[in-house]
Amino acid sequence: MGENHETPLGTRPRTLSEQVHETLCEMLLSGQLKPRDRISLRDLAERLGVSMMPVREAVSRLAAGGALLVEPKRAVQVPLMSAGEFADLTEMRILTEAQAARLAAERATPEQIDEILKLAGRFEQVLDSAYGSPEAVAANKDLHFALYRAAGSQVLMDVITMLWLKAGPIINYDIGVKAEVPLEEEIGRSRTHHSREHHRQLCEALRARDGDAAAQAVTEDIRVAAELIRAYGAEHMEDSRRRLLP
Amino acid sequence: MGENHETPLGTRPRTLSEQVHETLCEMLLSGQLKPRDRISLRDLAERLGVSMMPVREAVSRLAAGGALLVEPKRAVQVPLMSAGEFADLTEMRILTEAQAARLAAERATPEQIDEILKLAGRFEQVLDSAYGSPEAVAANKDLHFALYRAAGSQVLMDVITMLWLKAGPIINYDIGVKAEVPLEEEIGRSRTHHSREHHRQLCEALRARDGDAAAQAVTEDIRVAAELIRAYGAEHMEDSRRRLLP
DNA sequence: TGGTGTGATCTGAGATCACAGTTGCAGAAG
DNA sequence: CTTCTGCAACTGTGATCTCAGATCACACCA
Repeated sequence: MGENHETPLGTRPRTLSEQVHETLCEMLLSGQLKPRDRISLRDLAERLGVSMMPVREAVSRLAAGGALLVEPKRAVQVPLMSAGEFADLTEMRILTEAQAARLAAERATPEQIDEILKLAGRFEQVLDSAYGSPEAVAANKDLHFALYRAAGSQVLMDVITMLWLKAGPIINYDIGVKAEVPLEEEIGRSRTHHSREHHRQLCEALRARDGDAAAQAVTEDIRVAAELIRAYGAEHMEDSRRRLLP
Repeated sequence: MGENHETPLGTRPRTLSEQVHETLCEMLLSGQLKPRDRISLRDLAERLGVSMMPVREAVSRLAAGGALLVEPKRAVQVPLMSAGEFADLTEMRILTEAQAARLAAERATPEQIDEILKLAGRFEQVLDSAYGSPEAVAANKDLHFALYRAAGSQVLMDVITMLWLKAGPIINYDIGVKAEVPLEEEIGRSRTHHSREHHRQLCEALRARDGDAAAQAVTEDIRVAAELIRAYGAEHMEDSRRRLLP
């Protein structure tokens, strides 16, 4: 008789492959991996203390979802994205995440809504203390995923997770880099401002059980963030040959 | 045995893993694999004339998308689906495929629309001659995917493909089985009738460049088919322990 | 100085093997 | 005839090895 654990980002997986997969997901979602970053299966295997095999399986799973790009006989890398692809991805995120927000507003239990409101509060605190930090990225992620989980649709969650894995390296890298560049503080502030505003609208919508308003809040949150990235983060896309890493 | 066979779907893959992946996708989409079917990595490897390794990678990719279920130390199998999960999946298909239809109606080139109309015509022909046959299943698939491809969104295509891989074993198996059961002819006819009706609406919408109408047609097509499956195919879901295979 | 080739080194792909759980069936006990 | 038990075949997991293609640095020639 085994104790069956679910393994959606948080519990520990039973096989090495799943452990490596979780690790890689975390690295993608938190911005530790940037577009154009190359990963050697051997290096990663050695660093994690396993053989190449579990790494290969985890990587092939991520490559299946487009989160990693593996070309035969070449190092696997975090894929670049053209501006068009990014716009495409953003529209897909809006379609799915807005729907998740709508369902969450209509179906979530009071406990789930409380949890989301709590996470929204924590996110605001982290924004005050350290915008652009890994903590802020994590807080934002936790808030959004708590919301989507409350929608009660596993398929929707899976799709949204896949989309985040593709978008993670771009949005998080931009957040992190921009936050360190004085000239771009304005962007950070406008982003912060919009983010606060949309999250506040979201919380209100959840309290009022207003699905349309929740969907609208999430849509705006995604759209504004994507627009700022598109405007100021274009160098991470297209065929830019600039080397971004040491 | 050991010869390379032609690629069934789309472009030809370069690695053995991709070939195996294509093969498995084809089997899932065409109903050659049914819920509860078990696959042995060794058997499949030998049947395809490759070693276990490419099969493992292909299977893990499909398992990542939920199209296959692999439990440690146990044979990988085509997952069952509860009625709730099927409803969940259906709603997700409606969300994404209706959006794809809308975009296709608005963006498709005249050549793409011609191709879709042509495929719709071929589907009707096949329906007349052999409802429920593998040819009908393939024709239906070709029509839908030509439509979704015309939407011009790769991410959307990827997600829809993932959903079809999960739904394929259920809808195609039901179609195939029901078509052979005299008592259920009525269902086949009503399904055929609805399918024709929705496809006709779709073609009209495409000609008129009416995105809303196209989305509506696809929505109804999916919803009616799912409802028929739900009503008469419930034995393939839940915790039914009935053995469905020889 | 600029282009080129060449070899050492790195890459993933794939085959094969060892291993530990799982499954299923045959045979014994009731 | 039914139920339990135990063993043998089968399962995916993971490690290790070989191989061919890709990459990069450096030296050589024009």
